[in-house]
Amino acid sequence: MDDSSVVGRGSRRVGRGGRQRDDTRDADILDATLEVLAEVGYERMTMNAVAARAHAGKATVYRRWESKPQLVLDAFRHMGRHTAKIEQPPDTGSLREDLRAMFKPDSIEEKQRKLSVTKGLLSMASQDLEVAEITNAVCIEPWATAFREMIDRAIARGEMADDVDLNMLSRLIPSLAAYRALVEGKSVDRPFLLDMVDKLLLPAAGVAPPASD
Amino acid sequence: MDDSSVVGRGSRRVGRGGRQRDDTRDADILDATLEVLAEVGYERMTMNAVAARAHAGKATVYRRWESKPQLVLDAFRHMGRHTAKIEQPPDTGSLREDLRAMFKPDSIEEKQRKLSVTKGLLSMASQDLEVAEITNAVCIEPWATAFREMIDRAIARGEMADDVDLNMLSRLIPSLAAYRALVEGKSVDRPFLLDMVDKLLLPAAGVAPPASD
Amino acid sequence: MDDSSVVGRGSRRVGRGGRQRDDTRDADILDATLEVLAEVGYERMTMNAVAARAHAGKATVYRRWESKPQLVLDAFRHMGRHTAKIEQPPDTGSLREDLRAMFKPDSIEEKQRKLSVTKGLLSMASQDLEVAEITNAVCIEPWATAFREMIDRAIARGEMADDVDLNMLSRLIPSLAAYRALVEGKSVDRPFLLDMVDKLLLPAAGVAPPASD
Amino acid sequence: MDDSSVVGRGSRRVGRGGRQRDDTRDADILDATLEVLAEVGYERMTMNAVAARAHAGKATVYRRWESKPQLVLDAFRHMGRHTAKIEQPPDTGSLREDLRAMFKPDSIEEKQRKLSVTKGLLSMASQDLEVAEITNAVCIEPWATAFREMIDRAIARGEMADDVDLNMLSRLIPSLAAYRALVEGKSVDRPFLLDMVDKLLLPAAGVAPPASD
DNA sequence: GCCTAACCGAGACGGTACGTCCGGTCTTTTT
DNA sequence: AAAAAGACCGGACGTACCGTCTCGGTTAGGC
Repeated sequence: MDDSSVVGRGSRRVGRGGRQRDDTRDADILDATLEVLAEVGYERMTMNAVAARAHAGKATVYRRWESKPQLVLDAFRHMGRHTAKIEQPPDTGSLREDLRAMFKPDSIEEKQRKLSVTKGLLSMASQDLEVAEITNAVCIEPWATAFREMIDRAIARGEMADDVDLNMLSRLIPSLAAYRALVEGKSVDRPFLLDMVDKLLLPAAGVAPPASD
Repeated sequence: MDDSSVVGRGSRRVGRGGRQRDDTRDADILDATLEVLAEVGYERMTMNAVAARAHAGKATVYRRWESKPQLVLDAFRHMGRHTAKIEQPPDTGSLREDLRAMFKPDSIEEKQRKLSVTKGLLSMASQDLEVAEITNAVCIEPWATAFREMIDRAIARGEMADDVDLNMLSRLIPSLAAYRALVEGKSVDRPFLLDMVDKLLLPAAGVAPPASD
Repeated sequence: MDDSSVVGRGSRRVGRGGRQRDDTRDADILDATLEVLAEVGYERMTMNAVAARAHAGKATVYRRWESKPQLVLDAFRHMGRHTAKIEQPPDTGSLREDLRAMFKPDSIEEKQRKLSVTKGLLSMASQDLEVAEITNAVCIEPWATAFREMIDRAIARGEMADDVDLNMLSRLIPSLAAYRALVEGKSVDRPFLLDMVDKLLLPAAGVAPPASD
Repeated sequence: MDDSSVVGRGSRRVGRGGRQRDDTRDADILDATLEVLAEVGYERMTMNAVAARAHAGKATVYRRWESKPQLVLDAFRHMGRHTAKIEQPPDTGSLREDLRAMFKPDSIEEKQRKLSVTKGLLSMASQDLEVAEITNAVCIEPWATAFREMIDRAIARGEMADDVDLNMLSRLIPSLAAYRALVEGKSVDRPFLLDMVDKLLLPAAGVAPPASD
């Protein structure tokens, strides 16, 4: 996700004169947004509170973001930048073990935190197509990318056939996890994830499950 | 879903005198709510607009629902009452044909309409546990129930093993469809649905796909 | 000045239904305006402060007045309604004694209070033609009217010629008093007023001053 | 009016090094102030607009004047420097002719321009004693001084008695003219001015009007 | 001729008031 | 007493302005 896809951001001036926009204010404001958002939720979050928390004037906020939803959107994207890059899918030599390694307790914890953010994302602007892209890019696609890589390796090893639908397969677990967390309101814990691996993903991939679990 | 579980509804008067509450206004207001909701989304939907659309006064609305979220909630529940009961899963003697029959074009069209409303629901579901339940009950469970019944019949016919996770299997397609529609923003069309059947559901269920498609 | 000449007032609704506008709020808001105005001046008076002082919402204020200047304008007019009608020019049988009777200490005190209001009036919108009319109607014209009546009686008594310019003569003292108060910043006290009578008004009217003062 | 009495002016630097302040910018900024002031009035005049009109930066303005009111104040004073010295009261040998000579059409035109600015001044004068002094010095006293000189000469010629109140008499016409222009909103034209001469000033001065006009 | 410091235009900055809009309550008239 | 209509209070939104500060660039001295 490069900056060219960023939406809702006020564009920089083109003229040369004048004081330069202080880019460090961006992060301050986005952090303040996330703080206030976490404390009172989207509806009760006010732009005044965000500006005050960031020791900024409202004009400084509105010079960079056109509206409240766009600020919040960018705040989520900002959080994504912190956490999106740490995924390094494990490579154990077996698809099943790769998957199980991905669902080690500490790793799950972080994913759950990200999912709780997704709730905030969805709460603001389902009407807005943009929010869907952000949700996807920040919260779902990193998972899918990791799964895709593990499946690719499994195919290369001859562990499974190569005629599978990679897009569908790699999004299987993220989709079911999102459904469980957001709609069913249940937690996405390790047993659930491992169940999906053995009962859905591996069968659909044509990989025989181990004799005994 | 009986009325005793309804939340946010103002209770009827106990006294005997005076004009009786006109119960036909409920449906008008709920319909108006759904209309406005579909047009502008939850955030930009105003109670004034709903009341005006229903040719009702705001007091009439607030006499029946305590707040905006509760009105919207009940509107979704109202929609569910219209559409939740019409699913009669087809019975063709084969799981694959049952599923393909379910995804006939006219049936899909109606499901997509429902999905567009689900977007509005989801924007609230993430904040409110109860809304999540409603979303599930209205938009997802009817599908899941139909799938469950078809899978049950397939098991009874000996078409597939009985050691599958029914909960997981029956929610596979609704979850992926919701993900595709809400997060990816793509349409849930017939090819996609049939792909899910052949590439995910049937393999995961242990049913061999047909030799040729 | 009847209400038809009132400017800047939001007009009443025409439809029949709905809650009636509470006319008692007008006076509350205007009184609050005058209070805040007296405490901090026009520039530092805020609409929020006025609304809070009147225990009103901002919408209630803006439903009745379009803007801050128009509210302040009407507040001055409101004050005028309280004080404009008490002028009953004295009738002693002599123009000079009439004038001296008008400038009894207690009467002067009230006029000075009104002049201090005129300062506020002028401070807001000299650009606005409307404010000039209000200033004139509330603060100046009542004097001029009284003088005009006294001069009329003097002419009727044969005390002076009838070929004078009444408009000019009746505004002589108000003009000089306003100049002294607003531009010179000096107080309009009894000696100054009596000086104007004997040294300007009576000579210009062609009435001989008394032999000794 | 020397510079020592100037208020609100930022003082020059004391250090020796560095670029010298460009004094020609002062006049540009003051002229721009007067232009904007004349177009939109004090309230709607913005410092940005003034700076832009003068092709100056806001810092350049604020380096020289502490605040908006002080800039406007100095702008009026600036205008006074242009026009205050050109009054050379005519000397015809008769008070009446002196006065009529003063009100030649071209002279009146310039006075009316000054009056239109006086409106802006008055809107501040009422709040600030110092502005009142400036208003007086710039807009009123030049007239009064000229009248005083003409009356002095008339007394010296024996044309009128010497027991008049010079202060009052010399400010008679400026006061009434200001009242007419600012409060009544009428134009101060030649007939009005000549009327004041014949019907107020000359009678009050004890000078007999000419037999026929 | 070069260095330094203050100047310049331009405009971002913090703060605050403006006028609009909305949620939820209350009042008036009509049914 | 419920209905439609809409005024009411409170408060958030997004805009505009004031006075300050910062930016890159220019223009005086002093060496």
